[in-house]
Amino acid sequence: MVKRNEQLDRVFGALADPTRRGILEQLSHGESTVGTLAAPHNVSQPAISRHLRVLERAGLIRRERKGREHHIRVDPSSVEEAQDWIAHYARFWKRQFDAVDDYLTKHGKKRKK
Amino acid sequence: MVKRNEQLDRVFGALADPTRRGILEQLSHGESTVGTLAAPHNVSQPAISRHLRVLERAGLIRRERKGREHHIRVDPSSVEEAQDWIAHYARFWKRQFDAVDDYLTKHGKKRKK
DNA sequence: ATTACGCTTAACCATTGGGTTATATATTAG
DNA sequence: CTAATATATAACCCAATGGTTAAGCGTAAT
Repeated sequence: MVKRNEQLDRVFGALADPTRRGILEQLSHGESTVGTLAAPHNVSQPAISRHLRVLERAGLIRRERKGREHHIRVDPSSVEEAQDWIAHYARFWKRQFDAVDDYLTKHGKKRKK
Repeated sequence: MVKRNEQLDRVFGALADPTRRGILEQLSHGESTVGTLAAPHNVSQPAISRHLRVLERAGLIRRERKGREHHIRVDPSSVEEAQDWIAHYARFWKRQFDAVDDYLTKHGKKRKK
């Protein structure tokens, strides 16, 4: 009954870090290289290199070697699964939530805004 | 330029763990108590207790003490921010991705799928 | 009053994660 | 050929994470 889904682990795990989210934001403007991606973050280049590896393992980015530079682009397919997971449950969560909210309203208890 | 958003860190971080996602799935069927939530997972009850604390800090659940039991329900508001973050960038990522895909198609290179 | 129950907290351990600097590898430039 | 550039890997450090067992605390049952 314990549903394992390592892909979700990796995608959500990747998104949990601000530097990595920053990189994904940069990539929304288009393909880029490691050095360019690294510039605005004030961590060392090796650190960025490892963030990229995490993103790559999560399937969030693709890398194409062109000479000595690596051209990085985003791959949105793997994020879809995460998006779907949230969307699926959000439906039930919201229903749940609204029901409680209604109950509190009717019974005049501390209605939350 | 490095955009900090600790709330997103916490929400995505919380979702990155299978046990915690499991708990959220259970809660989609309705409010529950700590013991009931713990049952299907084969980790100790204190472990669940800490997972709940993580979820609570991320704003994903609410807790109401009723005598000696804690009644837990999901709070979907904080997940919305995460959902919005993904949705916002997914728009650009997808455009990005489709452009590359088109390019590859036109130039007859290894078209993916 | 005593015991049982539901849950949290504390103390501990092993693993992972994110950072660093130093070194390695491959490619381009001179 | 040599030097510079782009990036990755190695070795290390420290803090955070996820698990455990043992103890604590408030509430309910007897």
